[in-house]
Amino acid sequence: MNRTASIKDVANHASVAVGTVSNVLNYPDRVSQRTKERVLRAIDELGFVRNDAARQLRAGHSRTIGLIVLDVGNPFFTSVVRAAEDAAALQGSAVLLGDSGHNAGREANYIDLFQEQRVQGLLISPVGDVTERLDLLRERGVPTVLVDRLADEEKFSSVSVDDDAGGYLAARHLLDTGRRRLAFVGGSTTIRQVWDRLEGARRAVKEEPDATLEVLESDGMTVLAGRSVGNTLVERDRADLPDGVFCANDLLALGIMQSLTMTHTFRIPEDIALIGYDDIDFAVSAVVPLSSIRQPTEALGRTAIELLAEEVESGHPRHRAVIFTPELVVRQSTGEPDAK
Amino acid sequence: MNRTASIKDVANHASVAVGTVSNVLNYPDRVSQRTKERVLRAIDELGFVRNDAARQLRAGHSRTIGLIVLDVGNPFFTSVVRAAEDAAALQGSAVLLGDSGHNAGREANYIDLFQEQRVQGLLISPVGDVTERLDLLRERGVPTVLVDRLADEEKFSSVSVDDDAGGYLAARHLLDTGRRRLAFVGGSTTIRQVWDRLEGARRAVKEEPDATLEVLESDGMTVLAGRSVGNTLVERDRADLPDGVFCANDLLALGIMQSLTMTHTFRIPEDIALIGYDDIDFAVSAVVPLSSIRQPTEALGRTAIELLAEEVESGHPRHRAVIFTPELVVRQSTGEPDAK
DNA sequence: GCGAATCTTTGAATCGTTTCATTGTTACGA
DNA sequence: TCGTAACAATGAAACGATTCAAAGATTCGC
Repeated sequence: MNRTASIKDVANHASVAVGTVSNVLNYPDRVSQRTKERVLRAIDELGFVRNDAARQLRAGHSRTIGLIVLDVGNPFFTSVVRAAEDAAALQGSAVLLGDSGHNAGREANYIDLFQEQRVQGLLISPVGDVTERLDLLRERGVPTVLVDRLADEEKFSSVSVDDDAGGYLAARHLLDTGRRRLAFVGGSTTIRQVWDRLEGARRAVKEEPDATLEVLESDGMTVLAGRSVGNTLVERDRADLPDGVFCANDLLALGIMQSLTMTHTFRIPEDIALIGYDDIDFAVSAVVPLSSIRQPTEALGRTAIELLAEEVESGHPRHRAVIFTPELVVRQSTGEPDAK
Repeated sequence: MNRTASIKDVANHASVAVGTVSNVLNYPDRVSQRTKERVLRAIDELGFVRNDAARQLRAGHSRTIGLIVLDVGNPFFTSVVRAAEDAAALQGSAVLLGDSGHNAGREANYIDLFQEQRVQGLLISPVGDVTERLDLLRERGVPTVLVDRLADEEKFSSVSVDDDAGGYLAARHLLDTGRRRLAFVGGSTTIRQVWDRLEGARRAVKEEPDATLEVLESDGMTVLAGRSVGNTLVERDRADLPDGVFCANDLLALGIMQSLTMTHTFRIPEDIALIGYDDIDFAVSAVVPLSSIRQPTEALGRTAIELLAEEVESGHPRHRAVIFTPELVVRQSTGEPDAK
């Protein structure tokens, strides 16, 4: 055997017309029991597998959805991807996954590839601004949903998470557990997410007249950056020390935790409460389990698929922007300070 | 505009034959400058995008390669995927990624899907044993390369990493830096990888007449499992303590490090040297930067694509099993013990 | 036993590309 | 000026599935 069998081969082998084979595959009820069995046997004997390209050509569209993320290695996206795949599977579609790696060139390649594949639609968490290429897509009628990025509802549907609300949630939690001298640690506040989280925190702090918020810029958002911030804290006078620290992500928080626990100068959470953002796997297994803000990644992925389906089915591009609120996860690192 | 333009529309718009448009796309040299410009303008004006389904139907095969991994969230696979994508892009193919999540059902779905897509070939890190379905694939002539799993060369090509060598490397390093009472920490040794790493370690220890190797089973391979192993170590008499601990993965090692640094009873690396496996991102930013064994994931992904290309091009299924040797990464957690 | 209604099966047309034998055009040397 | 070689452009056929109008078979009531 050299070539893979076609529907025609199956038809010959079972002595029926090609239309009948197609019916067995797509509308089994239209076919009599006898012929159905004969055809199925032929399919089995020849090892026939449908050629999706031919199907798709006839149908005019594919059964796949394109998904382009900034970084598959990032647990946030990994989780979104998984949820999207599951949701797509439920409606009989498959997901083609592309990883742009924050690189506009790779992103463009995937967009082109997916267009050639005639995907039903595209989910994308775009590199930088919404580009010309994306606008082109829209004009060409490829339904597109932006992921983790709020979009002009005139142009795109989108799913995103309210970072301001997340920042509020974190700061409010520190305040609610009695802390008053808060600090925010983040990389450059020119990153929109960081800025929004800080704004949310500021909003919460304003609600308490006796509370203050200090901003500590870090050099990046890594564990090591966190550690060096932590080291400057350790040097301070106790009176000058914040009693609640909110980090723009968990890595920073873990770094700070390292320097505090290494030196044994201050205790977590008694002297300093610590809360991060993202709730990565490591948060729960830190030396002191880390409180964090969890983003509803599964809901993001699932909803993105649903919004896409809406657009595909309606045909009329009525866009929606769905914004999710993140969730507070309390662990030991922000335990009650009076539980000393 | 409702329908996307076809090559025929372009031909009309540019007043040429469809064959000419095709030539512009595929063999630009065969077309005169004048017509080429006219056609390209038409393509631009109509927003024409090739229909890959039709191409593929005509060509008989696609330009995509299927890749099924056990877990996209696992940094090991993430890295393999990235390398495979890059290598595939170099030869003009795209990678369709599937995540089986260690689930045989999902794996089967992806195998079927990819067959319908007529992928050029399949890279797969299979769930459990090499299944019937995989054998079927082979019989149907779909070139297949197993990833991270040694295969019978009669049947499949494969790329894998020599875990025995990795275990040897780790133990040898501990011995070379003067440790003599080694311990191996791993989850169930029924996992092949764990068993091989242990065997490699045993081989190294046998080379030193005065060295011993103790095996500590952990309940899983997580940070928390490591911490509970660490806690039992802390309880021991100093005389009874291993002076070099080799963990079957980095998570275990980080857990042990946590319990040792929390109690401050023993110092790393002076009292106990610690080495992990996988060299995850967190290894470098641990409280004491963790020595580890790094697996050549990029090489795995790249080579898998190359082996596949070999099979596709030759047509003759001559299989090869490529085995990589992992690499020792020395950090502070195994620093010289005499550097006290 | 007959006609109508229902159920099965048929096969040509179609989707959009690539291929390739054929036809048309141009350039050049004799 | 003519013949030929090199170059350009043409358009029908093919890929493999689905669709659908039409033909053929079966069932049923009377």
